[in-house]
Amino acid sequence: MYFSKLFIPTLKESPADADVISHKLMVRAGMIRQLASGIYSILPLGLRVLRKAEQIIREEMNQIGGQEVFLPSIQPAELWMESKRWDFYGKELLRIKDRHGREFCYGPTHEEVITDIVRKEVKSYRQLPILLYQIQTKFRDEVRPRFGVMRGREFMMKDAYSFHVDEKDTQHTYHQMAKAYTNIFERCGLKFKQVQADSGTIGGSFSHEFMVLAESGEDEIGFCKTCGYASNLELAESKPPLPTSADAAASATVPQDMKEVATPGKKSVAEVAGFLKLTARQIVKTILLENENGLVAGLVRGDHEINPIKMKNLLGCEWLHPANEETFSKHRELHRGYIGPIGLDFPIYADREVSVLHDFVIGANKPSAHFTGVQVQRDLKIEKFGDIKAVRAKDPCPRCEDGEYEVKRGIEVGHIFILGNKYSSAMNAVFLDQHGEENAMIMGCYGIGVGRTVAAAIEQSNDERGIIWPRNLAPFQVIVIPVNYSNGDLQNVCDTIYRRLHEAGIETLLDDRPNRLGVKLNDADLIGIPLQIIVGEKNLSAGKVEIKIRATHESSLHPYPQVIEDIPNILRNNSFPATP
RNA sequence: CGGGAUGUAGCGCAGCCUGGUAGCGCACUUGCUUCGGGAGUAAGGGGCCGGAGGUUCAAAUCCUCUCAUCCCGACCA
Repeated sequence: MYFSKLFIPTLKESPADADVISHKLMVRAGMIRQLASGIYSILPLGLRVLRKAEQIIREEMNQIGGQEVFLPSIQPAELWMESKRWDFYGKELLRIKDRHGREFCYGPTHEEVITDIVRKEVKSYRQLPILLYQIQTKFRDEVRPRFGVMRGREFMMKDAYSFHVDEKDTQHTYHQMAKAYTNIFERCGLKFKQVQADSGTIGGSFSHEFMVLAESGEDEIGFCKTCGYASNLELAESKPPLPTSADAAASATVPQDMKEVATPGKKSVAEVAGFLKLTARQIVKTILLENENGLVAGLVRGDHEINPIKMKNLLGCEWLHPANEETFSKHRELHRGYIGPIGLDFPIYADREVSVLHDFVIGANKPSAHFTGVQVQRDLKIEKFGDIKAVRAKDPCPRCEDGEYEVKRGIEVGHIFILGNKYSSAMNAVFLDQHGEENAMIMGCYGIGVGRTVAAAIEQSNDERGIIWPRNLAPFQVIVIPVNYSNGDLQNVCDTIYRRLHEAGIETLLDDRPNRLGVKLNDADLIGIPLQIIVGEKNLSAGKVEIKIRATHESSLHPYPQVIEDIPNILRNNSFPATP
């Protein structure tokens, strides 16, 4: 392509409303423009990259037997009522009415639509399993869109759905899918981790996320370098407690009696600990939460934090969130800073770490007072102990002897789930098995944020001059830059290089614009083309052209026209990921 | 939805406090010079100061209301 014919509106300055690097660079490189909050137009250069990612995804999906479909973006409310998500999905679901007043939504995901298709057409175990996927834009009316296309409201997503006769067969596809995802993100040149994940509102039993490691990531992942265990931090397991020597010493002595002590104005753990001359781990915090059944309390050691998601999973409830101001004003008997597990009329759950403590401090459920010398078995009534504390860096690994957690930030680019029969049961997607019995299909679903993957690649690979594309995502492999295209000799040479590379199947851009060299070089760096061929009079008079590697800034002189033959090799040796 | 901020030319911003003919840089147009890392010079074009209402002789500037966008927190690919 000739640069002058392409619509690539590059910018010198970053737009004021972008603050992550990928967003800034995508705008500056002329890949995207914002239309409304969280809604972006994709310009030609951006689309080329997006298509690269899509194509990689397509190939890997087809490889494991996926079949591509194209599904409606506008979906009738009835379908969502069947799955019960019309009410459950909340405001994130963009609801619209047609001229007859019938209710629809703009699809945020397509479980309902795909299940509807399959239930109508698939009746026998002989037709299973089936794996369908789509690559389309979806819409989620995010509370707060941010970070450009990383968290837009309208976004390009690959979603695959599989239907099976049983859980075992679903797992088989699940594992194939995990492998396909690994291939995809490797081909995109990304540094990523596959981690254990929560299944969130999609529902289901078993789930992993694919996280691209990046400082700007919205998620935290915990992983163990020793054994390889990795999990989203919101779900990360902690190691069961081992009594420390201090705990052992305490249990060897006579347990203290429980005593009420005055702690005027001391509300936080740090204040209470300081006041009573104790350490934070000798205090037990009582955290108030609410779920669909009302209030619950969670107990964790004073130097720990509670993890509401792990607690929600322990309780098996629909939802759970920390009590808010409203709750406190409704329950006048609860005193912030002095809440304790004694005398509450709702269930109390405690972290496992609490079970090995002795002689600890709790709130006394009245202002300015705490109990000391508390013993778990003697004094407290605990519904259930479980792993509900939040994991932190340096915590011991739950899966191996002496590994410890390392914590890094990540961008969630892929998420795979085993859904079980949640949708098939609700929507009556059933089949007849060998014995003529009717069963609900078992489903899996597997998503990749395509735009987010592209943004993640930029987050991971850029410098002060602009984007550095991994070869497989690069919109062009090579850019030919004449120092002065209006010079007839240079023009000839550039046209020849361009034509021959093009014929060799190498995507090449020729910057034929009448700009000064500096402008062209800066744009080439900004849009991140892996290889720059700079053609100028001085070098050409010695029979050479300059080749510059975008990623490393290395530049070298090569004999013309031999260089044309050498380009494929140079590309191979200087791009990442290494191509076979 | 709570907290914070910003809307002035295509982009980035100043002007607002202390009302008085709307400015700067980049980009754009034309001429001359320049031409290997975002050129110099001269001349130009382009704005109902987000919108509505109010105060005032007079509003980008003060007041009220609205809309939009961004940032920080609770949700998600």
